[in-house]
Order: sequence, then C-alpha cells, then structure tokens
Amino acid sequence: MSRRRPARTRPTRAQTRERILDGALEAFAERGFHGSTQEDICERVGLSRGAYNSSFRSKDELFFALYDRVIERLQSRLEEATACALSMPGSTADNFLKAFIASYPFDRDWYLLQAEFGFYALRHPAMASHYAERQGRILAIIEGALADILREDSRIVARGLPRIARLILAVHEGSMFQGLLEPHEVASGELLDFLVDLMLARAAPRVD
Amino acid sequence: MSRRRPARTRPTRAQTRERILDGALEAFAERGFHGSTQEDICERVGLSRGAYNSSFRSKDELFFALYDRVIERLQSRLEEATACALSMPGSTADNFLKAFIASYPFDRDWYLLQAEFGFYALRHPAMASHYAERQGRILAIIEGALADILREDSRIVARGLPRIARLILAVHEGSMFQGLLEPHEVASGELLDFLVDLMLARAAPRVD
DNA sequence: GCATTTCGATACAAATATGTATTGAGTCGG
DNA sequence: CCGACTCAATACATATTTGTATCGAAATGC
Repeated sequence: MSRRRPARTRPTRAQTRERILDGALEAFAERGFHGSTQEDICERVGLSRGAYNSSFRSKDELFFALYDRVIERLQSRLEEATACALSMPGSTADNFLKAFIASYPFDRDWYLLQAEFGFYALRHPAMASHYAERQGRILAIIEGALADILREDSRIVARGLPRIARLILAVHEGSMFQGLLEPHEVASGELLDFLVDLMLARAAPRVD
Repeated sequence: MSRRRPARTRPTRAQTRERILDGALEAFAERGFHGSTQEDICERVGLSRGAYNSSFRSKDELFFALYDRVIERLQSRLEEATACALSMPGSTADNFLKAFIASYPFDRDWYLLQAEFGFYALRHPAMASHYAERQGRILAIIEGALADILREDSRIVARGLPRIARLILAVHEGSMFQGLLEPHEVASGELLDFLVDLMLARAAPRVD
C-alpha cells in the first residue's frame, strides 16, 4: 500500500523536548539552575547541544517550561489523591490526612527542583507572584480537601483552614529537607504524621 | 615620641576579609552561589577582585568561611536567647517557646544564605555530614531549652523531644519561605506560633 | 519518487568568569 | 629614615559557556 508510512526513525520534536526537560530536571536537582550547563543537561539524555538550542531559545525558557510541567504534574497528582481519598466513605480525618500526605511526592529530584523554583522566585520578584499563584492552587487543594473531610471536626476548622494548609506545606518542605540530609534520622512523612497527630489530638492527649 | 605610630590608613587584612564576606552574603542571597561572581561580590563592598583573590584562594574557600561565620553567629544567638529566656523565672512554656522562636533570625539574606548552604550540602554528600552536624547543634539547643522549660509538661515531652525540635526547625524553614514569598499573607513567626499553640493546646482544645 | 522543509549534530564566534602576574602604595622593624 | 614585606588594584592569559551558523539526514507533500 502506498499509504504506508515508513516506520518513524526520528523522534518527534515533542519527544526530544521532553527528553531535554528530563535531563534538565536531573541536572537542576543535582547542580542547581546556575550550576547546570547545556552540555550537562544534554549528556544525561544522550542528545547534543544542537537539540537543546533547537528546542529552547534560552535557559530561562527551558526553566519555565520545566516549571510548568512540574507544577501541572503535582497539581493533578494531588487532585487525584484528594478525589480518591474522599471517595472512600467512612474514612476518618486522621486516615484521610495521612493518605493525602502520603500522596505528596517524597522524591529527591522533585523536591530539589521545586525548591530551586522557589528560590528563583524569591530572587526575581517578577516571578514571585507567578510562583505564589501556583502555590496558591496547591494550598487551595489542601484546604478544599481538609474542608471536606473535616466538616464536622470544628475544633480543627475553627483554627483557620488557610493557616493549617500553610502549616502542612511548611512542614512538608522542611521535613523533606531534613529527610534528605539525614535519611537515617528522619523518615519521610514522619514529621507530617506527627503534625497531624498534634492537630487531631483527642481531647485527652494521652501521656504514657 | 618616636613610639607613636602613624594613624593607620590601610584596613587590616581581617577587615577586608570581613568586608568580602559581607559582600558574599549579599550576593549569595540575591543570586545564589553559582550566580554570584567575584566582580559582583566585590562591587557591593567597594573592593576590587584583587582583594578577593588575595583573601581567598577559591570560591569554595570563601563559601566555607562564610558558612562558618554564619553558623557561629546563629549558634551564639540561640544560646544567648535560650539562657536569657530560661533565666527569667516563672515564665510559662508558652511564653518561653514564643520568646525563643522570636529570637530566630527572620532575616531574608540570612535565610537565603543558609538555604544555599543546605542545598549545597544536599548536593555534595561530603558536605552533608558536616552540615548535619552543625544543624544537630541547633537542634540540641532547641531540645535542651525545651527540656528545661517543659520539665513538668509531660504531655509534650512524652511525644519525643527530638521530633519536636525537628518539627520546630521544619516549620521555621517552611514558614520563612512562605513569608518571604508572600509577605502580606504570612507574617513572620505566625506559623511557628500556631504550631506552639497546637502543641500546648490544653487538654480540651474544644472550640465552641 | 522528488523537492521542500524540519530537526539535530558539528563547527564557529563572542562573552564572561576565574586565577595568575605585575605594580605601586602602605606598613613594620631596625 | 630606610629597606623588606604586605596587600590590594590593574592587566593578562586561560577556560567555560552560551548562542549562531552551517550541514546532513530524515520526514512530509505533491
């Protein structure tokens, strides 16, 4: 059949773009934004700088492309986890919170990269609002989930959902850092679980 | 008198060293480690690269020198605050914790720099243990202070002092970040105070 | 099939950063 | 005072890194 296309021997543009982003994720996580070079990024995924420069106009453009990809993935991941956790009936606030927290990415590269984004934003005011807006969505997801699951648990809700969401986020970040620095000292999720215990402490927090 | 020395017109070596470190603190905070150049650092304090290269053999050497200076300052600051807070008799756990927390540096440059150190450590395993050891001292200070002031408050202590200290540290870091990103949304110390409220919540955190 | 276009590799040019060498002013000991 | 020495500024050489230009292979449209 003349219609038959020869098997594709060359990857599509989008595919190589993704590969470059993969390399950038690794490189940025390992060496930071300024510490990563084109060569460094390309080597990791077996491409040449030609592909890099053909796909991205500048380092900043790549950076923001990667940023969008990461945020989108996190967002859908959290939304999915929330929907899933909310769908199982009869789960307690405690269960839900821990399940939700467990859905957070405890991934080294991911954490380092998103921290990199954060510090980039802190250092470039123009970026700050953009980043804050994205972070706001994450906070909104957390708040929404909390509001749903804790509807009756007024002793929690009364403390202010937004602040609780921020606290969860803060502990997650700080805890990730400590966990990566001293893996044997801090288990992933440990501090967050502890925080949840504190928040949900029954009227009589048992002392043993 | 022949003994009389002419007034010194040239700064001592140590003084210019300190000035360079000052410039580096600013530069690293604003642009990060890799993003800062010798020129950048020197300009901020009105020195030339000659002074830089005369004072430090390499960028890494400067980095570690700055690191030591920063850690020392934090350590003495926390120790002082602890001693001071402990010395006033009759203070409640709540008061103490908040006073202690207030003594933490909520300083933008300082935070960014120490974060820079942290990520440097995460990325250079050889540095990690060194950094962790320093952080361990900070944690020990917090633990010690907590142990002293909360001696009787077993419902807190029973939860595990080390974990509490780590939680405080984690919240401080995460809270600093959020506060710098959205100053109008998150007041400095707000999340830490909130955490303390959670931990010290009276047996009946009932809301009404 | 063949011409055109696309994409990625290689080669090249320019900019930037680091570290060394040199120079001259400032300091210290006799 | 005077020579030896120290330190910081300037000038220079080197090394990286980026971005552009060019070229060849591969895909697409007629």
